[in-house]
This record gives sequence, structure tokens and C-alpha cells, in this order.
Amino acid sequence: MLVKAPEEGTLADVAAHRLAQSIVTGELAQGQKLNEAELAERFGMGRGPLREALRQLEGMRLVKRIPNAGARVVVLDRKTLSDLYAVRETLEGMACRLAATQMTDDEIAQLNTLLDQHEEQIKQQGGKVYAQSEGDLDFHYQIVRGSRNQMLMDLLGSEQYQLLRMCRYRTSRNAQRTRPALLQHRQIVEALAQRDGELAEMLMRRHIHGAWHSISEMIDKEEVGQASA
Amino acid sequence: MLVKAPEEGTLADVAAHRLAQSIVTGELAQGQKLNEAELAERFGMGRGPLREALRQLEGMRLVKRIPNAGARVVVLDRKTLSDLYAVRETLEGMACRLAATQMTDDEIAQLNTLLDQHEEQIKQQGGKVYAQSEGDLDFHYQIVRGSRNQMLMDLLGSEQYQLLRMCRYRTSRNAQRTRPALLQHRQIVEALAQRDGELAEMLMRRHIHGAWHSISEMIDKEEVGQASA
DNA sequence: AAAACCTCGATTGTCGACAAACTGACTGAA
DNA sequence: TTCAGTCAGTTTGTCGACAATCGAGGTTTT
Repeated sequence: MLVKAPEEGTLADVAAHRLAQSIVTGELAQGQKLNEAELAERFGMGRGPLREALRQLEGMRLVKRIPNAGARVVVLDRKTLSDLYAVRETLEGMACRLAATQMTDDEIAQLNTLLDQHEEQIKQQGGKVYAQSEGDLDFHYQIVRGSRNQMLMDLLGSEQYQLLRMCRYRTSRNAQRTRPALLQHRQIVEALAQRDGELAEMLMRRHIHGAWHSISEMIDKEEVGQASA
Repeated sequence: MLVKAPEEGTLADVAAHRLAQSIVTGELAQGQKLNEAELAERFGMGRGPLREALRQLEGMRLVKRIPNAGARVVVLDRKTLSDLYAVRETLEGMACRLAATQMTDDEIAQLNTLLDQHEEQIKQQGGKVYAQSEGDLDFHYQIVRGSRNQMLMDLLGSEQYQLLRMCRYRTSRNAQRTRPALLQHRQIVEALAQRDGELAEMLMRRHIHGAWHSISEMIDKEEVGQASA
């Protein structure tokens, strides 16, 4: 399961989850004002839990809150994404290096199985790229988990993860990078299987750097993410 | 100013700030249960704002919340600290590399001025190490700011920063590392002044690695942070 | 005596209403 | 015309009370 349990305990948690989903998918546009009363009404709850959810979303950097002026959906401008990918390149590289020594043979084998599924999906339909896109994040997260570093899992899992998904939803339309990406994934798993941490780190860094290059070009062409819905 | 404005706009924000301070200084022990009604009473506010503050603290990883069972102060065990320092080594190394090309000459000069102040503090009193300890964090944060990467500033500034302070409060008692630390700081600034990003990164990583080594030994000797107040 | 169950107290979760702050428009004067 | 001031309307911030849930302790049963 990629996203956490849809229905958790408290209303604030389910509100946070639903809001996150709406923001990531673009249903709530970037920079959009978030009206507490309206959202509470929509979710069928009071404003209390909703306010708590907003505080939580703020911690995930999905919304920006200004005292006495409400909350707005975060705006992913070029600089923000550039910074995000730079940090991600470093952190996921680190995760890869650790994973090379920490993952079990079984887990690495499962990674290959996961990539087999991706390959199958790509063969079946080049159009529905999004599924692969989410799967891609899944691949990355499996490696992060393999690092056995809880802080890394928190950072890349809970927080940046959502921003990444948000970015993906806007850039997943170009499919031309899925095949080379799959190849790079294979190479990374191969390095992990050989327990070559340095190589795995380098390959992962290159992989993410390439992804940013590709997305950067898209942003240049059509201001993706600025004017939506 | 190291800590943000003590009195901010909403009650939830000031509650979050005061709670963070109490947790960092150990006034609230690790693993301690946080009773909403009691804290609200102590801060002279309703439970609403306090609950929002707890949600915010959860985002900063200072408390852990369990649905229907309340919030507890996070426990910094050995593994957690180890993971934290590993991530910090990577991220601050990255910050240093970027800062070497991004900081202005003026900013680098100010870093040296800051170190002069530290040196003065150390000469005057070897006992009151804490001030230097906080100043140390200030030094690190100035470099992070110099990276011009907002995500990096958020990660190392708002969140890990608090955990670091928390750790420091428990380990600042041994002063023997302040002098070599100061020397290492000087070397880092020197590398920055020469615009040698790779060297600056390496020195910073070594510096943080050493800090962890020192703290790790302390944990081995006396279980620091486990049994307090 | 040990284990399961039940009851009660305490704590968390939630709601509705009130107070404070901001937004925007309207009015009037320079 | 333009700018400052004022004034409603809207939205956020806060509180107190009520409902739901959990944990502890005692009681009953095997």
C-alpha cells in the first residue's frame, strides 16, 4: 500500500489524508486558499479537527499557514522543485549506499520482482504512465526502507514523498523517460545485489539528477504547475 | 536570534514554542506523557490551541502521538541519534558544498567573526559550555543558510535543529571537545573562503562524524538521555 | 490461583458558539 | 483623481461542554 490507511482513527487524521490527496492530485490548485468552514462542511466534520489537519499538513510542507490569514496550498515553483530534487539526490544516494549493506537478499530479489511488474505495465500500455509513476516512487521508497535509517524513512517517506507525488502528477504526462528510468532502476538493483554501495549511490544520484533535468526542461517549455485547473 | 520570536501570533504557536523549549531543555522528560488538560491549564489557554500545538510538535518529531492515547515526548535512544547524525552528516556536508559557491565574501567574513566570539567565550570560561554549544548550532545554521537551499534550511533548521538541541542539552557537559571543534570550524571557513566546496564538504562531514563519535562514547559510559530528571 | 470480564474514572476527540482579526468597499476630503 | 479613514461582512482564533474511548482496578468464574 502506497498511501497510508485511508480511514484512520481521528477525524483530523482522515481530514489530513483526504486533503493531502486533493492537494497532490491538483484537485486543490497550488496557492489556493483553504477555507476552514467550507472544508469542514465538505468533510462533514467540525472546524476543530480540520484545523488540526491543517497544522499537520503544514508539517508536511503541503500547505503554508499565515496567522490570522488562513492556509494556502503550497506553490511548487522552479526554485522549490530544484531545491527538492537536490536534497533528494543527496538523501536517496545516501539511502542507496546504506541499503547496499543493509538489505537482505530477499528484499533485493523483491525489488527485481517489482521492476518486472513495472516492465509489464509499460509493455501493456504506454499511455497510462501514472501507474508506473507511483510505482516508481514505490521502488524508491523500498530502497529507502532498506537503508534501515528511520530518520531517512521519515524524511523521504512522509514529507518529501508527498511533494514528489504532487510534482509527478503534473509531469507524468511525458512518457518518454519511463524506459530509460526502468533501465537505471535495474542497474541500481544490480549494484545493490553486488553489495556495491558506492556504485549504487552514484547510479541513484545520476538517476535523480536525470529526472530533474527532464522535469526542468518541461517546466521551461510549458510553465507546468503554475497555471492549472 | 536562535530561537524564533517567543511570542508569536496565535496561542497554538506560542504553546508549540514553549513546549518545544521545555522538551529540549529536558524540563519535560523523554517519554513523558503529555496531558492536554494539564498543559492547557499551565499555559492558561484552552485545549484547542494546545492540541494544535501538539500536532505541530509531532511534525517536528519532538512528540509522538497515538490516537486515543495522547502524546508523549519523543525518546532519543541510541539508534535514533545514530540515524540523526548520519543524516545530518550527509545534509550538512551538502550544505557546505553549496555554501562554498553561494555565500558572499561578507557572509564568510561574518562566520570568522562568529568564531572569534566563540573563542573568546571559551577563553573566558571553560565551564559554561552550553553557550558555545548553542553558538555551535548557530555556526552550522549560518552555513546551511549560505547554501541558499530553502528545503535544506527547513530540514536542518526547523526540525532536526530541535532534536539536535535536545541532544546537546544532555551531552553538553563534557567540554573537552569544544577546542578541537573550534579548530575544525576554522578549517571549514577557510575552505569556504577558498571556494573549495569538496574540501568544505569533507571537513564538515568529518566534523560531524567526530561529534557523533564523541557523543556515542558518552552514551556508552553513562546512559545519557535515558534516565533524566 | 490465574484468567477473563465488567465497571468506573480519567483522558481524548468533537462540536457549536462567541470573540478577535482581517478584507474589501464605500465615503469623504485634499 | 487619489488617498486616508471608516465600517460592515467574512474568516480565523478561542473557549466551554458533551460524547467516545481507553486504562485500571476489582470482581467473578474456571
